[in-house]
Order: sequence, then C-alpha cells, then structure tokens
Amino acid sequence: MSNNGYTGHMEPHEPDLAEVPVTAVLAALADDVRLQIVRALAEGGERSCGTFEFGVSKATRSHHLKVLREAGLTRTRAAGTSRYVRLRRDELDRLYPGLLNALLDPRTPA
Amino acid sequence: MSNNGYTGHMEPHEPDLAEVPVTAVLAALADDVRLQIVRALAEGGERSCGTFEFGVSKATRSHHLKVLREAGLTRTRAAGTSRYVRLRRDELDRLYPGLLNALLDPRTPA
DNA sequence: GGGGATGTTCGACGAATGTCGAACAACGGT
DNA sequence: ACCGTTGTTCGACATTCGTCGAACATCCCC
Repeated sequence: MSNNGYTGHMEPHEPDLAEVPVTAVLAALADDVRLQIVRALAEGGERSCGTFEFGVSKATRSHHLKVLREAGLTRTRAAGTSRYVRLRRDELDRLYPGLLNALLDPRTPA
Repeated sequence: MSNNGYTGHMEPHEPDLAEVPVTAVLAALADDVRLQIVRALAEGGERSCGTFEFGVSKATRSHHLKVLREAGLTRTRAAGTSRYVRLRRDELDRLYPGLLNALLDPRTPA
C-alpha cells in the first residue's frame, strides 16, 4: 500500500569528504569498533556488512557503518540483499595525507 | 597545616604517547575547542592557559587542557601562578607521522 | 599576612553517543 | 507466493561528554 512509485535504493548521505568538518572525521575514527572496521576495509578492499564480526549486534554494526559513511569515509553499494562497503582511500589520502597510514600502522598503540 | 613536606607541584598525568590508545588521541582531537588550542599551540610554541581566548569559561578551558594533557598531546609546566602549555610535537610526529600536519593544513575543512 | 590573579576541582545539567531487541523493508530462491 | 537472508530503523536505556558557576588552592606582590 501507499504506492508512491519509489521502490528505490537511494544510496543515502555520502558527503564529499571536503565538506565534512575535521572534527567529524576524527570523531568517526575515535571508536574501537569503527577503527576495526576501517582497518578491515583497508586490507580487504570491499566487504559486505555482514562479514564484520566484532562483538556487537547487527543494529549496532549498522549504526557504525552509517557513522563512517556520513563522515565521508566509506562508500556503500547495494547488490541484491547485501550491501558492500569500501573505504574512500584516495580521497582520504589526498585530503589528510598520512592519517590513514598512521592508523593502519601496526605500531599504533592499543 | 598538614605539613607533609610536599608543597608540590606534581605535574599530573602526562602519559607517554605510546601508551595512549589511538582512539583516545583521536577523541581528544575531535572537538572544536581543543582543535583550536592545538592549532594555537602549533604556531605559538608555548602559551599560558589564560591566553586561550575562545568562547568558553575558564572551567571549560581547564577541562579541555586536561583532556589534551591526559591524551599525551601536551605538556604543562608550572611557573608561578601560571601554567605554560606546549605541544608534544616531536613525539606526535614520530608516532603519527602526517597527523598533525593534516590537522594544521589550512585546507582542512571547517 | 591580606588581596588579587591564575587555574583546578566539584557538583549539576542537558546533549550526544553506544548499545540492544524488536519491528520493518527489500530481495532471492524454491 | 511464501520464507529465509540481509540489513535498516525505531524506541529505550545507560554512559559519556561539554558546559557552567561556585568553591577552593596556589602563588605573587605590597
């Protein structure tokens, strides 16, 4: 019911990184779960949401992925019933050179 | 009264940067006021707490400086009734190369 | 030693955040 | 057309965070 002719998809809120305040980018990265997601994405290339196995519910996982997406850090592609997430590495490295490398460096504490 | 032979100073909680979790470092930087402080310190060298003139009370300013200090980002030296704060730039650049530069770059958004 | 300057600490308060289960939505196969 | 899979959205809840005024501490100077 309530057929408004719009079955679709709209890949929501993927802002240009250059329009996201630095503090928002840093806040997005300042969380253990999200940092693990970023690290996994950095070496994985592209992954479906369900393949992230940390100790949180799927609701929480969805929430974190949303935060990352809205901070301009990831891009999401819908395929069938799955959603594939990837890191916007090029833009990140261009705008914040060294940031990602520092986070991915195995010597970084904790 | 209560002379325990210790009138001092103990410069409180200035952890080694290498022992602070990345997420804590990022969280410390993910705030507008604190980012302004860091930027001011980066070009100022050393400043007394009172010289930071942002739109917050001195209680709030004190709080933010404490967060930065306990994240291992700043060092505080007490001199008379003032306290001088400086950025631990060398350690930061060694452990997170590129991070500070990215934050200080005038092209960084917001 | 009293007074003023500089900072810190102590509640208190509202806003934001991380977390969850349950309900919902969209798709694919059988 | 159903059902299971995958993921999002919706309250709800506890915790954390930023903010303030007021009280306290420490030092310097007269």
